[in-house]
Amino acid sequence: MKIATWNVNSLSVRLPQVLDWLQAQQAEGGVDVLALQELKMSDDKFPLAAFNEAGYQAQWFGQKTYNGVALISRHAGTDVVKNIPGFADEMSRVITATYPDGQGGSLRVIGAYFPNGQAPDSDKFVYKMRWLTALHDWVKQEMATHPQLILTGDFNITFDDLDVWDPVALKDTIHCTVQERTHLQALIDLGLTDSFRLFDQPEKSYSWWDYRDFGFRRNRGLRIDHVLISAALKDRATACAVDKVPRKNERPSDHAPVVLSLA
DNA sequence: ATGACTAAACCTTTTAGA
Repeated sequence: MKIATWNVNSLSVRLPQVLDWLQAQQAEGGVDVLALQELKMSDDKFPLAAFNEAGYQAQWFGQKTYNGVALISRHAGTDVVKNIPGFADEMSRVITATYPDGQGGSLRVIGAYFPNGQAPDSDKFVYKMRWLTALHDWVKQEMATHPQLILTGDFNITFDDLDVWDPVALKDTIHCTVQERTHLQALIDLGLTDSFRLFDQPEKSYSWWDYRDFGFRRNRGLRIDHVLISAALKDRATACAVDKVPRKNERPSDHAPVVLSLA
């Protein structure tokens, strides 16, 4: 089965591309769960009918103009939770649901749009740090009851220099600071694995490229979209890859999908 | 160049993204 994440930067604009992409994946077995970020639409605008017609179920948590997340799936998600319980937040950033794991068990999927943080000296960075602490507690709680768990989405954090097109110029800038990476490591320390690095990857693999200055053509990007898996899923992982094809579309999102394959 | 490009809204200008 396949689990994917994609920051679409407006689902209104990108809906045809998402449907096309899901259709294209059918040739290789199809995507079971697709986590979307930056819907940029209120709940009443969510295009449920279009996904249903394509054969998919959906759970969503929208917000006008900014943020917004969804889980698109073959089977209906259950035990849906929106945002982080106990953490008051104006923004719609997290959606969690349970799915069949294809082997008679269940798979808990947390789809998240991590705060950008803007700059290390900004109020938004302070919020990012608070949000990361709250997320850590939520993931820890969920892992206690769901051995097969996936934390995926737009993390807005790079792991290390390998994830950065110019690590010297971008040292200590947003997405690359020690503080952000310490929080990311804390999530790993809960018992999660960066599935992407379980496999050989092309050099300079990224999941986001700036729209400006031919960022994609020059491969000036960052790897900030991740699929983290719990220990119970590690042996089932057979591949993880960035799919750069949709980034070559006309009017693309600035992010590309990342796809995890499980046996 | 606190720029470049894209999207949304309070829309010919600002805010945010990363």
